[in-house]
Amino acid sequence: MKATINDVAKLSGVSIKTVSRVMNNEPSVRQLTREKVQAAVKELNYQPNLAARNLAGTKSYTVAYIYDNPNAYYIIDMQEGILAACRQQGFELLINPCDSKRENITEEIINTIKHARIAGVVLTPPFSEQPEFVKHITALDVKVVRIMSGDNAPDELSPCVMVNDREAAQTITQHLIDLGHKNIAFIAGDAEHMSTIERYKGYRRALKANEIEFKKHLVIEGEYSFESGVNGAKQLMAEEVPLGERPSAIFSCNDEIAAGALFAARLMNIKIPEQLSIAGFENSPFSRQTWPKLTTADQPNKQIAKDAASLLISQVRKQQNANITSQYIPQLVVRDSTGQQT
Amino acid sequence: MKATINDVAKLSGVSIKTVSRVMNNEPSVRQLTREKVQAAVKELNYQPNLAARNLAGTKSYTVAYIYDNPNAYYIIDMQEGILAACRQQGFELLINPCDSKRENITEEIINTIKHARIAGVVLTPPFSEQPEFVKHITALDVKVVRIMSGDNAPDELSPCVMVNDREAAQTITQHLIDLGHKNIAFIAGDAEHMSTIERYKGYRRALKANEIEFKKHLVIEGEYSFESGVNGAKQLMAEEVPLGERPSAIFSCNDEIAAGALFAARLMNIKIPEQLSIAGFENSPFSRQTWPKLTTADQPNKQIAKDAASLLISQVRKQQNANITSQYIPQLVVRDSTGQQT
DNA sequence: TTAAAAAATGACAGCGCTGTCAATCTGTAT
DNA sequence: ATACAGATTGACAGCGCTGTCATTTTTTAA
Repeated sequence: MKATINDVAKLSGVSIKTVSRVMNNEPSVRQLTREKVQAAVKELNYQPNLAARNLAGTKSYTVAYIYDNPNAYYIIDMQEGILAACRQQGFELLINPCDSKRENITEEIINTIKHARIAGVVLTPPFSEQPEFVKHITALDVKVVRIMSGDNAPDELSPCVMVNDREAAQTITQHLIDLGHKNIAFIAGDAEHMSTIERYKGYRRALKANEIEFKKHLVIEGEYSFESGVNGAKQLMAEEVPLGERPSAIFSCNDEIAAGALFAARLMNIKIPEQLSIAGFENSPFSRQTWPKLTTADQPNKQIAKDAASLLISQVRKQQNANITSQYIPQLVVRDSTGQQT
Repeated sequence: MKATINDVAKLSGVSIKTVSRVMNNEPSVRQLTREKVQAAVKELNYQPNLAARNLAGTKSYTVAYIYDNPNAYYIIDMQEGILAACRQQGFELLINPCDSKRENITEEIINTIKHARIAGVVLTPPFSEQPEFVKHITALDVKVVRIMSGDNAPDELSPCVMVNDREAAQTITQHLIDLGHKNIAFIAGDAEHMSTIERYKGYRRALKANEIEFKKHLVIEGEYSFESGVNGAKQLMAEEVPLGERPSAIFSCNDEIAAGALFAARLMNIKIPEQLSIAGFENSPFSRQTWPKLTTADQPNKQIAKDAASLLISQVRKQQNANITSQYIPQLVVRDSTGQQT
């Protein structure tokens, strides 16, 4: 059956306490001893019993992923990335879905954390974007790592994994510009999301860098939905709009919006990409399922999540608060929905 | 801080063992004693420590959700349903995403189960549809509950929660028939999924019940994807097809296919629902985001999952193997993509 | 009423690990 | 060599609970 710390101790000829030290990477174990123990661990395929660890120690080996569900694809990827890191490091994952807009949600979450002896928490938007919330959590002597949009951590509350949407958005816009487009529209996602703000910044910067005049009527306020894309594109390409004022390209804040825009274009008999280029953002599964397939920006969510969780676990382990910030830049994926300005 | 079993024992004036008995719903505790203890539990807001339970007892309080990821929306709902049941019953949830097609996947899963001391497993398609796999798991002295498509458990391997896709599909088809349609096409999902088979059966039954001739050319083999819907609809409505042979309604095996069909119809300048009715299945988030909104069938996935997990936990608790089977019938949701035959 | 059976309860060990602190072993400076 | 600081190691208790089995209480039957 499953090997215990006792088996390892016997096999390697040391006390269980020393095995424990090796398993926890504690210092003051002689190199030779360490190696003996590690050999025994390998031979017996020993893995410490989580329940016993949690029960005996003052440390916790559980991290939590607290999320609200804006987007199933995103959550699943995040979760799997976090899980991968946890497995690797012998941690447990508690997942805690919840509605960020519910009344006493902060209190509820605090209770959960207290009760489950959580060592650390991974936060994604919208939670990661609420400093007040983050403060409440860090006050609990629980480590936090946030994943959020931006190029630099907005504060010192916790280490962050930043997703540089701005730069990616700039790259996408540049891609459209390189194709000869000058009238480039922007359909925004929910205004309160950082990602929307950052992507918008990138769009503006690209225009500026290329000395293309910014036209306010080409920016449509929207939300992250198919419908928003439909409406946005309709408004932009409406017959009432003089030809010269219509965009030849649309940068949509995410793929769902882009799919909507694509759909609207079909309704209006506009050929993609010949008459109108459309770019999305996120590289979600259906960006490959639209027709034509969407040009978009890919963020390696699983990897981002895995990194965030690894970072969290190392914070937990070392009991330190290094203010590490890592950054990912989503990469341009050119597919069939964007083409040369004609 | 957190109350322990000792606090409860003191407050209620009994031994910790008796408190333990009450917490585990064991018999042979006098009613009066039980009530005293329960009162103390409530007063102290006591919840047993999972780690200690797992460590001390021979029983396990962990259930696993093993899934392959066909569809993020589905998985998220399932997971949350299972989680809800676990919380309610003081169980822990281990989530285990994996690729059902990988080489030694069964062995890997068996290892995980052994190592994590899993008490029970919830299985969804595709795992729930592989009897060989299920046998391997049940052989481990681990309870299993399967969620799958059909009206009756296909075998005695485990309790099942059945989703009667057949009946729901029949209802949808009947809805189309009631609207006056006679030429009703069917775009299938992946042929190896039970759900496809069952939905197809429902389609056939509805035709039969209404004495409508079955026309083979109206059935398109496909897969669960947007693209499949696009191609299916294109094939059905192609100009080469004589007008009389074209369908006036399409029943798509899921919403994604339906969205594709909708899209193709747009391409071909076919008005929905005036010239063509399209129905989906699943009531996924984007069935409300298409235009027009999709008529579809709703399956309460969270509820299904919660029931399955509750069932599993009761099996684990009672150490029994009752062959309970419960059944859900997805409900018709009429929206704007289906209309009167004209 | 009393003995025997059955039901209810409790004492205690121990699950596998970590924290504490004492014991042993190094190496270094006398 | 000798003593001593510092590095290694181990003995042991105990985390919060459950399983076993002994003990006490209640019920039943004679």
